[in-house]
Amino acid sequence: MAETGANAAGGEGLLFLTDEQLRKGIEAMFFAYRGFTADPDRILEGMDYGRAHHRALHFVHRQPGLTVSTLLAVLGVTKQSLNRVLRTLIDDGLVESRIGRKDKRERHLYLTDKGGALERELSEAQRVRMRAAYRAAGPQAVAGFRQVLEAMMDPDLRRQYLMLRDRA
Amino acid sequence: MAETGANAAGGEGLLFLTDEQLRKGIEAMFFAYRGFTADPDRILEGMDYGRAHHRALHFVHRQPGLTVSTLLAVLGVTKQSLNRVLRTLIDDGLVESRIGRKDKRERHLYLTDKGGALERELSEAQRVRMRAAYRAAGPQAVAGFRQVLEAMMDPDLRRQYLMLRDRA
DNA sequence: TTGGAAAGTCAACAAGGCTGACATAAAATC
DNA sequence: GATTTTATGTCAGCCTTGTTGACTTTCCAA
Repeated sequence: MAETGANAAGGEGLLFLTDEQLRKGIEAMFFAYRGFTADPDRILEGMDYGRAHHRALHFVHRQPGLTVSTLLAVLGVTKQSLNRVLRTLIDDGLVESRIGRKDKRERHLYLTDKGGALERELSEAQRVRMRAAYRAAGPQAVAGFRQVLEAMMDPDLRRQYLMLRDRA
Repeated sequence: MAETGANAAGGEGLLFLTDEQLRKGIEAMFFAYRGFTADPDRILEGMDYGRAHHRALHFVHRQPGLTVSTLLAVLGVTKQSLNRVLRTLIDDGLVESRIGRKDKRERHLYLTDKGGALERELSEAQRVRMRAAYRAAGPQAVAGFRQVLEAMMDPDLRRQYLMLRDRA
């Protein structure tokens, strides 16, 4: 294990931020994200679905009954882009779309049993990797991991994330 | 700040890995990666370049003179896909492609002054965000951040990453 | 000298972004 | 109550960037 730089600077609480240190973080994000998505991608290839479907399933699972516009905001894509993905999920019977009772313009989204099954398969694959990484790095590292990631988010996205994070 | 779970389990060194904890990590990765790419993307939109061009510039900068096939392996895309990107960068005078002296089949890639300038602009935007996140999270967190990310990579990618990480 | 690796090209296609135009429901305004 | 405005969702088409497959050229090395 090479020196981490952050600690090498010696100052507890004082961050020695060379461009080198930052660059390592940037490259770590790049390579790690590929690993992060690799397992679900592997499962989905062959099915007619992709990463976009996975994301939709994930957040519908997380927040059953959410409206399309809420999902839109969370995913940060256009409604047209989401629609294509959602369309296939609904047509294939993975997601159910119910018209709102109060406001009939809204569509509330739910996973069907079939949709729930796929979501579980995908997220379990992702959790296996995440669990292994957490175990390898240890609890202290895990806390730091999340802190840095949260600090890296755009403010709007962080709001979204925190709302979900501390729900229920 | 909500409990982190890792520590909440109490066991120093014993990780209490609920699916909840893992899910938070997964969502943090998702939202953080959007922030991570947001600034360079913003700079690139309007130019005729995209994220793929940024990645190519980054690694050519990191390892001047690398061959196309090395870049291919690092980026993890097909040569046809890379070629399109590289083509425009070369044609626009951002990247120089020199035929290998020993092995004339190889093309060694270098940034031109112009290419270096764009690379600097992009990476500086990314560093600004990373620097802010590091500062906000603190040195302990930074070390943990990198540890978890490294543990999350596919073994092949981790090799690539470590070679770059500890270079020069 | 011949086999195979490296590089590049062309063509076709897929996923998943995007914008623009439009339909409909609900809400707001006249 | 009728009409305009806004919110929401859909359809059509384009762009980037990934993919495969087929093929050529160059040139190292057995």
